[in-house]
Amino acid sequence: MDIEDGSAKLIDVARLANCSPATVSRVLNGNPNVNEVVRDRVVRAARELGYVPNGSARALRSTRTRLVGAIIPTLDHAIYATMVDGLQARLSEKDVSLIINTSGYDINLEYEQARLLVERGVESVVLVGSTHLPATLAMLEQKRIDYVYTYTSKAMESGAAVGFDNEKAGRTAARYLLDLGHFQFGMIAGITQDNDRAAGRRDGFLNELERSGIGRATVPVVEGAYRLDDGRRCMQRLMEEGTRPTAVFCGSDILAAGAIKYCHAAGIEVPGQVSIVGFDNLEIAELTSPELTTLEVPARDMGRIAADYILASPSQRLHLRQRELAIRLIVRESTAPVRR
Amino acid sequence: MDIEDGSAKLIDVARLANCSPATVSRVLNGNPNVNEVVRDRVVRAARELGYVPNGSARALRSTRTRLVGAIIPTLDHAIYATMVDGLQARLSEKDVSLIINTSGYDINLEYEQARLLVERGVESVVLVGSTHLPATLAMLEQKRIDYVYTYTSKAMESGAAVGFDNEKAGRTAARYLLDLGHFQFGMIAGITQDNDRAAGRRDGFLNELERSGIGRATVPVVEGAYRLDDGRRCMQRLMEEGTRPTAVFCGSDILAAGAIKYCHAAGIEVPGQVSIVGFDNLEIAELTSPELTTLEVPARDMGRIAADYILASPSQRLHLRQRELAIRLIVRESTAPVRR
DNA sequence: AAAAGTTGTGAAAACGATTTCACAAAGAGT
DNA sequence: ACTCTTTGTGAAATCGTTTTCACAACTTTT
Repeated sequence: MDIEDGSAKLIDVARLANCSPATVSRVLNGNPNVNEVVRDRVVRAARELGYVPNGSARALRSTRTRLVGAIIPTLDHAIYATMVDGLQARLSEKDVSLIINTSGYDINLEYEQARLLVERGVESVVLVGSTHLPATLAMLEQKRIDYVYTYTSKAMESGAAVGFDNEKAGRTAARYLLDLGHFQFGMIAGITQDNDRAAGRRDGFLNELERSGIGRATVPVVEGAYRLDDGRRCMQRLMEEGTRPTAVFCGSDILAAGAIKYCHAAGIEVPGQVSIVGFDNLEIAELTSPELTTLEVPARDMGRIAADYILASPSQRLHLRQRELAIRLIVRESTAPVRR
Repeated sequence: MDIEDGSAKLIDVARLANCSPATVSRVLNGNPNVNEVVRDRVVRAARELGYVPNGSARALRSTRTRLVGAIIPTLDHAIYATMVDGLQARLSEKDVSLIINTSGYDINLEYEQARLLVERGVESVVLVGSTHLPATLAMLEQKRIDYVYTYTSKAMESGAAVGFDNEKAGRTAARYLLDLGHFQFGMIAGITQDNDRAAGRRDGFLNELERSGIGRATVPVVEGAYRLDDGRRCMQRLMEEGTRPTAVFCGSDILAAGAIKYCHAAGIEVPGQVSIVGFDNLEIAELTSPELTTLEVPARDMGRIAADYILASPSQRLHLRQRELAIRLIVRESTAPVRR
């Protein structure tokens, strides 16, 4: 077999198959109006030459890149990595490629990433949450690139959303702890600046408590990044300042795991002296001791459903624009009725 | 401001800036030979029109796509997600985009993904491990796409490698346990088929034991996928069949965490009755109780260094072709001297 | 048996940038 | 003052596909 220097182009295939480039193109794109004999010659020629189409040329002419972009805060957190895994798997079934960018929770950086994605010609963009620079959305809309919010259920005027209601999830946590008889609460939230999800969970939690007569002022809320150490530190502040809560809701399993670790070190019993509820239901929720009661976020499903939306035809999309997924409470060992 | 319908093209910018397309192109690409006044007009015009270059056209003509591909087993495992996070962060500093694909540890699927990447025109590909279909490497070489192995330190004739020596890492684990006085061993390896890394760790472990007079036949090895449950099941087999080991080396922290969970459930003391060593030093290594002794894999660094290689000029690359990173043993609480 | 479709194919234009080449104007060297 | 560079610019070719249009060769309808 020859060593192909550069690489074979469509016209080389045409030459070898003794037909025109147009016909080769038709064969490659599954156009049915090609004689079987010719089609066979083309396929054979393409294989023999190890022909691989030039995606740039194809994209340029056809204005279809089969490229999708995703901008997520970080891949270092399983909740996002898993979503992307589901997204990618589904897209790749349809030969659509995924370009991924991380913004580190910074919406200005997100804008830059979006710009680059637009330049690359992505046909859709997957975003996390609903807090974005107006310029980002304006750019996408101007270029007719559709986008999907994830981890949130409220779509805006344009764009779609697949996720869940963070406020409702926060309320669920509060309701559960109230039902266990707790009345002294605390919360370790994620950083809420520019983060509608972290803010939504906090607000839902506080709102539900308020409905039961527990004023916001009496519920200490501390914020931490999604890291074990921050969970530890935040829990320490909660336990050392003011009245000790008997129930703490954490905006993430990581924070909750850190909180549990702090309790271990400080000799505070979980759930004996304090109940702890996490968020996400990551694999680590089974590794803490006690195992973590938490709210399950369907990360993989979100990715898959976002992919389905992206792959759907414009007419199908109407039905898919807003998908709210259920959040389940997973009760394990880190919560108990309040001790009297 | 006008609502631009489709979107402005380079020629529109040229028209508005009252110059030729060639000049606009020069400005956009930082060509220094452009009069300052003209450059300014062009920049202003581009901004006014919200001009974003068409990457496909640019790539087609210039043969530079600024696209890199990565094919990893899964994003659902932090050890890969973190590597990709590092890789992406570094690449994006230089406006290079990353297309990511998951193969699910299947080298045939990997080939398909690679083909798609080639079609997209990626300039480099990041691969995990050194076990690949010959056809995959042949295709990349034929298209002059360079590739980087990660999680392994042995580069082949062509391509580069940034990672560590899995065999040596396995030996390190063995040495450490031998030094604690253990003489009854077991191993929970990852699935070794088509996986040079899992196989390397196992072989290193067994080789080192053999050097100390402990024959391979006396060391039970069970394999499991990187899931908690598999760790549990594997540990059960190890503890119930034949002679009980007093020291078990696991090919991954996940497996080790599962093993510890099994011991808890079965009432086996760790490290009292059995010492357990993990691999990866994921965040979860701090969450098990007892905390896990493990070997630290520099996942993020691997991603970063792979990016550096890819971004380097051909001349610089010669120095970077083979980078072996150190693996550190992190001693925590899951290991202890053998009990007599 | 003529008109009206099908089917299969090729020639050539088009996609939107970059690059090559040519050339004018201005500056430098003698 | 006259060549020799240097600097700045535009016209046109080009990258490798897809798409449009035209058309020939058959079928089917009337």
